[in-house]
Amino acid sequence: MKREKGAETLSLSQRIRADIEEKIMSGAWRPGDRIPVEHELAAQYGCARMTVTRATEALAEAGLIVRRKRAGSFVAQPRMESAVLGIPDIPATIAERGKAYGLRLLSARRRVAAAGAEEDRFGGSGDVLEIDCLHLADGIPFAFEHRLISLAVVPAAAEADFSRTPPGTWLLAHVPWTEAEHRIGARAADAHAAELLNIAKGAPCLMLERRTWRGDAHVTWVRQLFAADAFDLVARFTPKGDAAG
Amino acid sequence: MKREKGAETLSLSQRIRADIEEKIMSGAWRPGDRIPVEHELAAQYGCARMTVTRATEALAEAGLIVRRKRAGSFVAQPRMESAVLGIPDIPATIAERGKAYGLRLLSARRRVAAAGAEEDRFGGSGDVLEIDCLHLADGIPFAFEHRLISLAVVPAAAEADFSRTPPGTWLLAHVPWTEAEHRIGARAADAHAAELLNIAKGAPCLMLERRTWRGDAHVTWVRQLFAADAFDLVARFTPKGDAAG
DNA sequence: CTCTCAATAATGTATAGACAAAATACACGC
DNA sequence: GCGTGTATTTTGTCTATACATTATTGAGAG
Repeated sequence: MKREKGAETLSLSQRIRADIEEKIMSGAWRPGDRIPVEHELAAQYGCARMTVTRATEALAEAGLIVRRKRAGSFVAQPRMESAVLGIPDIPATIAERGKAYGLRLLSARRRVAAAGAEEDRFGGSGDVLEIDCLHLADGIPFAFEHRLISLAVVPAAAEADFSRTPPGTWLLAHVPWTEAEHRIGARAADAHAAELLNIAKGAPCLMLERRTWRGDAHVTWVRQLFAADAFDLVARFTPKGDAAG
Repeated sequence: MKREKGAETLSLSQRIRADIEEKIMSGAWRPGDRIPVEHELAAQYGCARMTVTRATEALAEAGLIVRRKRAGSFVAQPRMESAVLGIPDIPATIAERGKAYGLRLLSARRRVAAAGAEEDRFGGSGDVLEIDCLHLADGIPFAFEHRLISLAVVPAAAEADFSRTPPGTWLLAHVPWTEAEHRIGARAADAHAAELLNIAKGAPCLMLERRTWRGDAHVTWVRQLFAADAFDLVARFTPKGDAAG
């Protein structure tokens, strides 16, 4: 799961960059925190400020920190959405369209991850929370969501009230993630999904599956089903990998 | 369509970077070309080499150029795929799965862009090439593609042989792009598509629409339809926007 | 108490120079 | 001709310094 980014010998400025990145990713420095001023870091690493600046500049360009003159540099707020794929938080998406968001929690139960099942590859990490819910826009079914959350990785999820806050939103706010994988496809609605989404059985649906990791730990697995006419994913981007939702 | 990246006063290194970027994007410097060595650029701009280095470093990080010691810096080959969304070139995708790629050109005609039609927003840029083709994997229909190419932007497309090279592959190799937009959804196959893809009418399909720009000019618009069981898009990424297909 | 303006602390950018590292080019010996 | 090793060119990185820019802070005037 690790994205090995050239384990060769890093230059000093790259090492500084990696150190800061690690502090942010691990959660030691939280969004909004001020990071040490450049001359402090320079002293700490025994190098010139310019060397530190190259690290912070790169971090700023990568969107991990925000630098402000006179004020200092701060850990950036995590992007709510993966701009990369333009898949925002569902309540935010619905709100964006000027509709009222609604949530119907269908079921939530704690169980042991059954090794073997496709959806259960949580690395044998013990208990999972299994949640089914329905997202509504102006009262109309918008998406059906089936989710597993690893309680070993996110014990606090056991206490969360998912009848008010959808699990995706809760997780985004509570658990930093380091890596994710999307799978997007088209599927025919089965009887259960068709009934919930109020569409015909066999009607085309957009399926979105996402696995999310924090470091090596598998945080959550989710499958969302959208009626074909309810939703298209849109992503805008440049060859550089720059992206905007 | 412009992603305005701070039209404020650019710093010198940013201006150098923008100049080089413009040379590359406009095609004046082509992939593989060597760009002037840093001390030359420094002399040209009347600045220190370090200032040039910061520009070339940023360009290298953005993947626009490749820097090699002793050899110099070169315009990078355009990436075949948008790693961001993991949507590779279709022949490459099929080859990856160990299947034989096949192409069936259904139609290709030149016509005037009809202003108004949804798919024809080429900014009134005159003639377009309209292409329908079918991608095959081991002889089995894989994707149905409908595409428009602006001949004003890509005159060379008129001469290309799209019965041998699919238009997407040809374009990637010949036209640098600066921005793209994807729309991904699920659709029911209509009679025409169903027949071509050899699936039932009304069966779910994954629809992928892409518009591509070069600067402000609209290069191409394409819609691809995949049978639901033929293909899922997969994308892996990190919160930073880092991505791998 | 409030407004204004200057001092100040942080980033933003550039400089000139130095040495390291790598890959090409070239001269040399066989 | 053919390999081999050395010289050279170009990027890779860092330093120490300088001054610009900006937002905050704080002191002083009203």
